[in-house]
Amino acid sequence: MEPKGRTRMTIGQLAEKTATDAQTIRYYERQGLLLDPPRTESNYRVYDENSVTRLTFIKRAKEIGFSLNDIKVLQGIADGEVRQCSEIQAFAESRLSKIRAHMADLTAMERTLSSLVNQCALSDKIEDCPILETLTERE
Amino acid sequence: MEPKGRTRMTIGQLAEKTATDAQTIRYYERQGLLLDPPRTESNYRVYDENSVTRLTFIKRAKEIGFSLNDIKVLQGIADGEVRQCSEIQAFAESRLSKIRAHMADLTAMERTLSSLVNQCALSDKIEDCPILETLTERE
DNA sequence: AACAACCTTATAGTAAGCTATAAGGTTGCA
DNA sequence: TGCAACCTTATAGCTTACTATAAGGTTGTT
Repeated sequence: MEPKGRTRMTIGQLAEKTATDAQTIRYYERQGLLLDPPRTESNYRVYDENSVTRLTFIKRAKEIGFSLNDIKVLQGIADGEVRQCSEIQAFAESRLSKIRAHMADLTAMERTLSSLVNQCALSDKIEDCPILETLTERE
Repeated sequence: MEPKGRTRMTIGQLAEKTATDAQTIRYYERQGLLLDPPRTESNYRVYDENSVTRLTFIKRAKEIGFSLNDIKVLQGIADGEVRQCSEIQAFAESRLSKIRAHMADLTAMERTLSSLVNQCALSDKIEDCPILETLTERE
């Protein structure tokens, strides 16, 4: 841990440091993902290293496939609203099953579409197009 | 092919027949995915079997992973703006590569998240949670 | 003092694909 | 004739995660 309250940054510096747009940081604040930071006399937001950690947490969680809403829950857990690691595990598992369901959908699409594309090579006449045929045919 | 102009349906009947909401049918019309149908004297839309075919085309294409915008392009092709099946093939291939890219993203997420979830079993203390650790650790 | 480059807020727009609501006209049947 | 169940339009709202714009205040440098 860096010494607390040592670094002081404007929103632009935090944005730079975390490769996030300043607008996005304000947006996360409005959404309750980032605490309202202290302000200078002229009402500028002041951030420190903890803010960098927070924001990095958000970016990592997004990469892993959590939505902003999921991340709020994760933060609640990290901040001690919940005591058991198993609760996070369960939460991550539910997100995992959503990801897997989404993958299954895409796999089915991929299969159908790639097989259609492969059938295309046979003829270049539009009347024989297997893709249009599939889309139009009666069940 | 059914005899043309034989069947006459209201929007509700078309909706029923294609398992689509009537609102959605009007929405597709506004988006240019369905032609403006003829109207009765009292301004009710009148549909026929061609409309069923059109709408079924849209639903199938959606299932295969085309967006509504993609579908407009497909329809342009089907309606004769383009003559070569290879053009549809190329279009389908570009959609296919988007689907595959999306799948690759999800696969990476799935891998990370499932490995984290598997590490969870070791301890139930929140301080040891591998998920929170991963999200918070410095690079 | 001038000026760019920052910061502030509020508000609205984007993408995609609907879904809901209001306020009214029409049809079909008892 | 009454009434439900349809139909019509226009308008606004939903979801997610921003992004843009306007209109203004502050900071730092020359």
